[in-house]
Amino acid sequence: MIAPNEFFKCLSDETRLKTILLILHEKELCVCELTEAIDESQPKVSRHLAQLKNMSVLSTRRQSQWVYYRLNDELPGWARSVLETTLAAQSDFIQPYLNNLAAMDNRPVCCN
Amino acid sequence: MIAPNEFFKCLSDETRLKTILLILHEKELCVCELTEAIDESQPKVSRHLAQLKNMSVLSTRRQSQWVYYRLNDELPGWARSVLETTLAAQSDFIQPYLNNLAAMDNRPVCCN
DNA sequence: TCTGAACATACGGATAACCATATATTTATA
DNA sequence: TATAAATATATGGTTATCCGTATGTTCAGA
Repeated sequence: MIAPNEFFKCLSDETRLKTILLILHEKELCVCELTEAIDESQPKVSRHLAQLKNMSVLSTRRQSQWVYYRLNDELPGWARSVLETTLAAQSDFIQPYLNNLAAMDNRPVCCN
Repeated sequence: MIAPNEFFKCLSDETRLKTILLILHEKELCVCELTEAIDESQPKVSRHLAQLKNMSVLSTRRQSQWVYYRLNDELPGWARSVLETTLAAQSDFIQPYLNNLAAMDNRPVCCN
């Protein structure tokens, strides 16, 4: 049961918000896809993802060498609703990163 | 047009989140009521309120010696929706502070 | 078993956030 | 105009956050 202000803290960092909204939109993404989509260093992306996992906002699934991140199924309904509302209203905000994803060269097999 | 992560940063501090949800619930509150409701020092409350006003989340109206804070009318619909969703789901979170407000002695005239 | 790719983590430093305390400002009233 | 109440702001210090860089770990395939 994440405290509401702690949940909002997760969304207060631009990198984290981008990754969460992208994951919400795409259901599941691996680290290399996120790294490419938002054009940030791998350790930076990975650190933020670890933090979101630690806060029970995201969960992971490993498939061979890739780690898939998705929204934690246990995420409370109100929190999910906040994310849906934000995604719907801020599609401009993430559209460039969705474009990067679509244009990604050598997109790993994991990501099909 | 507040950036989404900046808006969430406003909600990431417990004191600020309390004040925003209380104001959303009560429509309008003055500083002394908020100070009493959440039992924090006046400068602390005032500083956070100034910050929220600066971020265009709240707006103010002075009436004689009191300053009323309320949600900024210009707040985007998605942001207001986020707040409504949070308030609805987190009524337990603010109920004690609403109780403090109801039990407040010498509640100023401004607050009727 | 060695190599490379994907991912995670540790470390040190820079910046931002938050706070308590003190003080200033504004307003109403005596 | 002097005082008190309500509110705002300034100062300095502490802690949290974020980052780049370097390195560790895990896994697949040669």
